[in-house]
Amino acid sequence: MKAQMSDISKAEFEVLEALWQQHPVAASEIILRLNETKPWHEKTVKTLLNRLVKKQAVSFIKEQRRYLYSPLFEREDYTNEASQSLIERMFSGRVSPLVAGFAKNKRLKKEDVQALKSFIDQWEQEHE
Amino acid sequence: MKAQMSDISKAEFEVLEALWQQHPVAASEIILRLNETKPWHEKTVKTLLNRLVKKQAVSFIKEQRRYLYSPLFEREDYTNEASQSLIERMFSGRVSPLVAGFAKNKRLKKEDVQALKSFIDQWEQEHE
DNA sequence: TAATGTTGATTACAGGTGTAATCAAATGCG
DNA sequence: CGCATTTGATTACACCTGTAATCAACATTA
Repeated sequence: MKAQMSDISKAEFEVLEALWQQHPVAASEIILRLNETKPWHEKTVKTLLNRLVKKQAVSFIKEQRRYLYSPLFEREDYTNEASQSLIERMFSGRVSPLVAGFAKNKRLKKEDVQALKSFIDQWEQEHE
Repeated sequence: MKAQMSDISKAEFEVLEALWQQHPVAASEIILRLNETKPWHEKTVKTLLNRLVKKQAVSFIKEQRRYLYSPLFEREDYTNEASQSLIERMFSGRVSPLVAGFAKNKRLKKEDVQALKSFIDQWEQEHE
């Protein structure tokens, strides 16, 4: 049963973040990395790693008695799928209402606007 | 304990959708409405309504022996908060990488582009 | 009035999630 | 070599979720 990327939980996602930063990497290393920002118990992280392996989101190779873990898909693929899924559920699949909310709440930054402009240019060029 | 809008589950959100369409409204009506698109058992919908009431996402008034339900916040407020939360978790709070993913996957529609342009104009005017 | 139907309240129950603790095997240290 | 430590595997446990079924109170109908 290949898991959809979308049933990665929030906590599991944080673990994946650490793996995307660097891999393959041992559990101890992941724990250190995560503990820079989260107060998670070592055991908790190991549980999450195990669940990710079961969900086929993470693989490992044995290096002596330890495992070295790696993510099985790209961060970008996951975040894109998650975005799409949310936008499908709440905005009928269209991204502009989401951006509208951002604009309305003054959360649009200068860099966002700049980036958006360039996406638009790009898009218009492709659609001549 | 006032619930954050963000702990509304996906199924609960669908019930809210029905309420945003029309309210105040009786459970039977909600069930009919939902059954146009989802094969949910009557009992299931009632459970979800109950949970929404407990979470203080929905209120009701008694009309004889039935309740008439209403949502306690606006759809737009909820969807905006949900968007923000996802964008915070996956894109450090910036919306443009999300739109980038959409562009890359060819999910940007003409209307989106048009809308985006007008948000940008708006924004630029405000930030002259 | 007795049986039936409707409606909300309570209970059920398996699988997911956050957050660990315990177990067991291999290793390292004294 | 024997004990402590490390590491993955298994188990724990409460709360959330999806998906209902049962219960209890009131209303309707024969």
